[in-house]
Amino acid sequence: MSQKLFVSAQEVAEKAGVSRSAVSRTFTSGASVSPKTRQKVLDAAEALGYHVNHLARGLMRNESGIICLIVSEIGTPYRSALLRALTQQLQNSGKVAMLINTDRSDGSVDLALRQAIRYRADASVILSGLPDKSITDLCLKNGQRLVLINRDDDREGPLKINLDDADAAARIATAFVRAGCRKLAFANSQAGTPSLMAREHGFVAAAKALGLDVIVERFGHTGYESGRVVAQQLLTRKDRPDAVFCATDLLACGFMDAARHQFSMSVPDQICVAGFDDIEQASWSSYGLTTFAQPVDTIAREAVSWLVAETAEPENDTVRLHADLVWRTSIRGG
Amino acid sequence: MSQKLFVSAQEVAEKAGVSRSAVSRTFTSGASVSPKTRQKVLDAAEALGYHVNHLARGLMRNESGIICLIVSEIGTPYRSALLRALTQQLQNSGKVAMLINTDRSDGSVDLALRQAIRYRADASVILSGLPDKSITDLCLKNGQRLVLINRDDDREGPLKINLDDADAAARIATAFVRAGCRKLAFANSQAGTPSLMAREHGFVAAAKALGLDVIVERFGHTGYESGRVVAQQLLTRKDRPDAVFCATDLLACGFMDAARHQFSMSVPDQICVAGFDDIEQASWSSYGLTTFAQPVDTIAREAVSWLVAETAEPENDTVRLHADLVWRTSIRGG
DNA sequence: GTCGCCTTTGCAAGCGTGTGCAAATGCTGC
DNA sequence: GCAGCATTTGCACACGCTTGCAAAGGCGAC
Repeated sequence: MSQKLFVSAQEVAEKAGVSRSAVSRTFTSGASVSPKTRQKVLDAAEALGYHVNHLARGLMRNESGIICLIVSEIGTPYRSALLRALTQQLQNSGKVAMLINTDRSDGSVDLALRQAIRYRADASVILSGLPDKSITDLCLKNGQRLVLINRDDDREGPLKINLDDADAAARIATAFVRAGCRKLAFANSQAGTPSLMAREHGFVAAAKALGLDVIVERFGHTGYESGRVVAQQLLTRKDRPDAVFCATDLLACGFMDAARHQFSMSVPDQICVAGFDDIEQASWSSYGLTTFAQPVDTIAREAVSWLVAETAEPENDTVRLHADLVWRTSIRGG
Repeated sequence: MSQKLFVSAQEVAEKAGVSRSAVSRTFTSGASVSPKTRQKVLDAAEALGYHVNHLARGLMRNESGIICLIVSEIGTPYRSALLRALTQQLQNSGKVAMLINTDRSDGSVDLALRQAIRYRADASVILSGLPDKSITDLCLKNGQRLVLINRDDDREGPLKINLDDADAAARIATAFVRAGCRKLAFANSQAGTPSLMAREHGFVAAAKALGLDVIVERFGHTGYESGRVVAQQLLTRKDRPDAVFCATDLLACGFMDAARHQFSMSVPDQICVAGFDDIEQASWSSYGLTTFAQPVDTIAREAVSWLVAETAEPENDTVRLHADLVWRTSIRGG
């Protein structure tokens, strides 16, 4: 362990026989340096192992280059897929991602977010289901740009990226009816996340337009286990449904497993199932789940390109993306 | 958008009627401030919405408080679970996580890592399967502490956290034999990750000790699809195995699905299957996979507690954790 | 050679913070 | 009131970098 850890621009300057400013300008894009000195600096920097100190640069420029990702349920297939896409896009744009985990609800979220503010993050991307207003407020008040993914927020300023949840729900209702289903159900969690509620309301409305009622069942968090519980509740009814639209794929997987293994039902012969997200497991042959694909790469691209733009135009601060229906084998016909 | 974004300690000092040092000391643990001025400062800071600038603090202290997480395949169940645990532990310790995605192998990894060095990250945690030496070298050369999870590296300095892979492999070999299996196989990816190879070699050695040979099949990346391909290769052999130990749960899921749906085989009656990681899907009732649990929370706790310790003792720089066998229904008996 | 112009260079101020040092303050015991 | 001591406070420098400004340098035209 040497005490003197990092080399400074000063040392590079001395080695290259130029001034400290020249070193700084060499590593600042758009600065005026002659090719000759530039090369001398680069050589010296390479030899000494110099890296520009972004803490100091951020201090001067009042712009840290840090983007803060605020995520809950990181271990979940959909969230982690989105996280992967976002980090990749950010790296491509020369930004760096700071990750805030909001699973614990005991105020550690607030703490973590303050932490990010202390690092003067340029922007925050919220892909957490939590509808906690205080989080977004804190970001905006500290001059950060803000991207909200799959959330409902009518404030000016942040970029809002949403899917056509209600339209997708209508499409799947039609598909169910076309498959001959008459008793529709919707499986949801109790989370109350805006996008999940949009799917629910869209489905109910579309069914009503087709002259059908919908049994709505909600339980717990948005996970596999909740899907099993909802199946328990729906499949023990006298008027058992013959088609279920699940708010997420995880719910759908739990539902299908319970239907098949606990109630010995055949999917799709006795009951049709659809999900949302198109997580990897939906394509596994044990499920073959018909579902809507979240365009995670497009979402990430939209988010990052808006973040790195110099000017945020307030007029187009909403992006509405289309969720493609991925047809597999959990609905009859097709 | 106001031009003057953040309040500085100077402004807080003026509002509180004290010197700027007093403000600084108020937010520095272990500094000497009288309770009276301390309270004045806190009040003024609260009123003005002051947050200590960690860029500046890091510059002074030569210690940024940033921990860099270097991860590949973030979207994978096991990796994202570990990521979740790590971020949570880091936040509990007042550190902040910077996320580096190493999926792209086109040098963007190197770029991203340099990025982290520029931010003077105090330490890096590598949970990437990539055995790329240059990454670890770069971290160490720049004075970062380093934690390697499930990797094989005999260098001095970094903390190495490993599981008892070989021992686990031996235990599962015994379980297979006890279930009456005689033709053992091992399914692996071609990744060549040290921990995966340890499982393979441990399994082969244990089988040999029991007087049995092992058919080893390797294919592609460590994912579901590879499991299907390996099943294709193993189950079309004349000497079809009656027990398969898969290097990861994802491989096992793919293998089971192919065995059941493509080869119409019954698990565990015709073939026993075991995996490794205990991802969430292993417990889903379509799989009921008997597998070894990666103690992600313990791993994260060990990593973070070593990182935040003042002194790194070089004598105990290796942590070997036990992988519990989680018994489900993919092996007969039990 | 001299002038004018454009590019390159160095100087120095400043970003917001931590901290050693010395001065100031408060407190105790006489 | 005063000496003696512990605690608190402010000053000023340092951290590594960017950047405005003015001086220096290069170059072609006369």
